[in-house]
Amino acid sequence: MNILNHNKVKLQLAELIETAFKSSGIEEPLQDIYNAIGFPPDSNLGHYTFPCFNLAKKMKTAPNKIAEQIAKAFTAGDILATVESVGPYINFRLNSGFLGKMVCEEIENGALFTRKLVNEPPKTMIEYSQPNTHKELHVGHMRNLCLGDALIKLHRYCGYDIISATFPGDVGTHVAKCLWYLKYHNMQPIPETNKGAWLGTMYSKGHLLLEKEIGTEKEAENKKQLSEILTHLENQQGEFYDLWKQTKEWSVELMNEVYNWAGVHFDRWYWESDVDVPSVELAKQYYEKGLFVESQGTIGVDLTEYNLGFCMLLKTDGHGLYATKDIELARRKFDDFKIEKSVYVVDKRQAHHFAQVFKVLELMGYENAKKCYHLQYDYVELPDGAMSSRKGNIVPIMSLIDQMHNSVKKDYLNKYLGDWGQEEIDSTADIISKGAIKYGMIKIDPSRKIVFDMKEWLKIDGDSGPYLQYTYARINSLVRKLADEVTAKSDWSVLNEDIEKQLMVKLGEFNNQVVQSCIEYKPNVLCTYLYELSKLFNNFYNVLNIRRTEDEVVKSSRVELTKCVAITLKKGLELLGIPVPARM
RNA sequence: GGUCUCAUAGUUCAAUGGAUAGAACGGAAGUUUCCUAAACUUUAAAUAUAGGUUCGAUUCCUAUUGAGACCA
Repeated sequence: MNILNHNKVKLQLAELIETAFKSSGIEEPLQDIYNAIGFPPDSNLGHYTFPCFNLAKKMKTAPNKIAEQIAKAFTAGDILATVESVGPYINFRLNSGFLGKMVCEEIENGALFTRKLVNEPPKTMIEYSQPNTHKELHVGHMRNLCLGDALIKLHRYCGYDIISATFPGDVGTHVAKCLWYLKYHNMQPIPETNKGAWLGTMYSKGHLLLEKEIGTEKEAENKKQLSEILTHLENQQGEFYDLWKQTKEWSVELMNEVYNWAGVHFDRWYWESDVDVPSVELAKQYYEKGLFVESQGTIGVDLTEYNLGFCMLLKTDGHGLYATKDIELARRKFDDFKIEKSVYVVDKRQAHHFAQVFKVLELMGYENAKKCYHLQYDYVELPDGAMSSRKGNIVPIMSLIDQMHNSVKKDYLNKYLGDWGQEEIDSTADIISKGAIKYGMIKIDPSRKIVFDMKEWLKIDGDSGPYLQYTYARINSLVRKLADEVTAKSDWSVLNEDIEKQLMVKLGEFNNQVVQSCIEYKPNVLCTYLYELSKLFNNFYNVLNIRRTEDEVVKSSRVELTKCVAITLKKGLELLGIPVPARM
């Protein structure tokens, strides 16, 4: 897999530079030139820049000398407006006619968004969203969901054949604790709605009560009851197995509610209960083969020579662990879909776990082990520390969604009451909530933690999803209003204000940013780009009054440029899973 | 104890080894007879410390300090 030279503006510029070099007797590969082209720190210096440091090394000449000399070899023409050397840099300004043709036209006819960006992308599975049933979903799960969904969309845009998968945890001690409390201690009636969230509180209460009763005379009884529950679940029969099946559905309803809100879809649901028993069987087989060894009554693999410690796979009671299940699951993923790469979007606390799992797979002789990749993102915590369902200090996902929805209506949309229908107010609040929450989750580099503060989240200004949505909505209204006023045929070459050219250059960078977001697994890169694009547009909108533009051709062309910004914003937000409102 | 990650304005975040370290919020000062003020403009304010590699380091390496995570 490699990135193609898909940026036509840069490619043509690179060709011009190559020609200029040749005329000065310098042979430099086109690819190196293309890769070296960058942006000046200040747009006053130019649109693109070529630094001469590498060349200086080869030619053993000072870089500013080279820049000065080469700059003279260019002549202004259809493409280039000016070429200047500033110190060791050659700075280029491009003509708007060229930019319009290469960028804006392709945005309007859609060609820019269907270009081939990477060569032979591997068929990839991305696993994300691994919530536990019987616990409540919280804002930490939201980060995983938004990140994973954006990665799926970015990869598909870049031409990858992608399979999205989820791996919910529907077995284990947390389920037993939940059912235990539900059966033996709960006094509340089962609610009619929101059963999933309610079930989560049963788990928290169960866990806390069990902790509290450790060391008391009740401890032995509790252990006995929990053990009975686990036996029912394991044998797939009995009172608690039936209760498990019933309650699991409540959790799945909650998951689906969240997934519907987020607009995500999984091609494949892998349940932990599906791989539980087979994973134990697999471990036993490899124990018999001699690869897995016994240690203090447990069975596992000694990975100390790889600095990974001992990877336990079967406990003394013969039960498997997370690693056991992940080994079986990894195998299934490749078998089920013939994928060439397997990505796990899981928080970085699991780094050691996955390092062990991938190493064990490798030692098992599994070729595909090296095609597995753990995308480690940092988790979401509260201002006063980590969030955990065990402690019961979580911020539930639905609580964030509801509060955001109400806050958006109260602060911004209620002013339209009477003017807009209630339905549009609600649907717009929904769209803006998605913008605020998803953008907020994605705009931070995945490797950095997010400290979640509800008050801060509800303040939606500055670098935020709604800022981008507002920019889009305003363009939409503007274009609608000007539809009848614009009569002249547009012509890109009349757009000679610097801010207009800057916008065109920025638009032309769209695919570069998307590809970078995709291959580095950093959708925040695209967030930053879209934010910068919006800022640039708002500046343009403020400085040049489009409606009052006297020259009809310029006016018409400005409207077209404006449309290009809207199309690009919409497309970019779509890749982040964020919808746009018609007005707001 | 071992392994790993992180450290940038008051706060939250940016910055393919490259030009004068960018934003947002908060602070100060402005812009609505004008296309949506959820906007725009101006302004003060930062690379933890000490070395090293390099023509050039926020970025790479080493040590120190501080924060966090994982493993037993």
